[in-house]
Amino acid sequence: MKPGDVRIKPTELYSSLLTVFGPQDWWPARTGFEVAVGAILTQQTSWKNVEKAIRELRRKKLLTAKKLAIAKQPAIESCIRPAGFYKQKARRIRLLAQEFPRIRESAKKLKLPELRTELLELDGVGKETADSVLLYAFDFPILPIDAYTHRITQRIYGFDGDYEELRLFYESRLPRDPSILNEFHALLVELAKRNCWKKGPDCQSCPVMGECKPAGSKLK
DNA sequence: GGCCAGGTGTAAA
DNA sequence: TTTACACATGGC
Repeated sequence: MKPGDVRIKPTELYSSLLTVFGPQDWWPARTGFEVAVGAILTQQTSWKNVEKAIRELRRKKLLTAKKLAIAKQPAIESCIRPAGFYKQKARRIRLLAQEFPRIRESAKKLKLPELRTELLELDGVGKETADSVLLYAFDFPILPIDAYTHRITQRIYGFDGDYEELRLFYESRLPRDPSILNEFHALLVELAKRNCWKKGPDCQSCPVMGECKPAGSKLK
């Protein structure tokens, strides 16, 4: 099966998931800056542990770009320890906080590709993180591709590709509408969390089980 | 006790 | 261009 050889269309997948799961109301953050911090924290880390880190940053009144930009490294580290890689992430969050005012201004002036380039220049901001910030903090029409999306794509469409291949595959088949892409990504995560690639072929809860390949396909 | 989680940067093959 | 590895805690 090739990328063009689609079983259920992404638009139909979107509709089914929205019907079954309902709106996911993402990203769980209060400000654009919090989106960016969460995006760093969630790298290779479960959202449960990110929540603990966010809560602690908030409790210590550190969860603003202004405060984090001048906070002591150990103060940040002690808050975010549950999210893992805490020394690395503390340094990167501090740098992010220092750059965020400039990024916010760029978001008003620049077009998507240019702003994306700026984000990618930040330490610790790779494609997924950059695209999450673009979509969930600044409302640009772009779809972040995470590990879940790779697995679901493998499962439903029977193929996997690199980051840009998957992003273009979905973006070219969905409306160029940030609210749709926002919801779509969130719904994929919800599906992935409940999904059955771990449970085997008997999974009854997955709304698109009939579209899935049998378990055991090579995952990327 | 082992494996993995909404990745990224660096260095070597 | 691809692959390997470090980074680290917490849940199951």
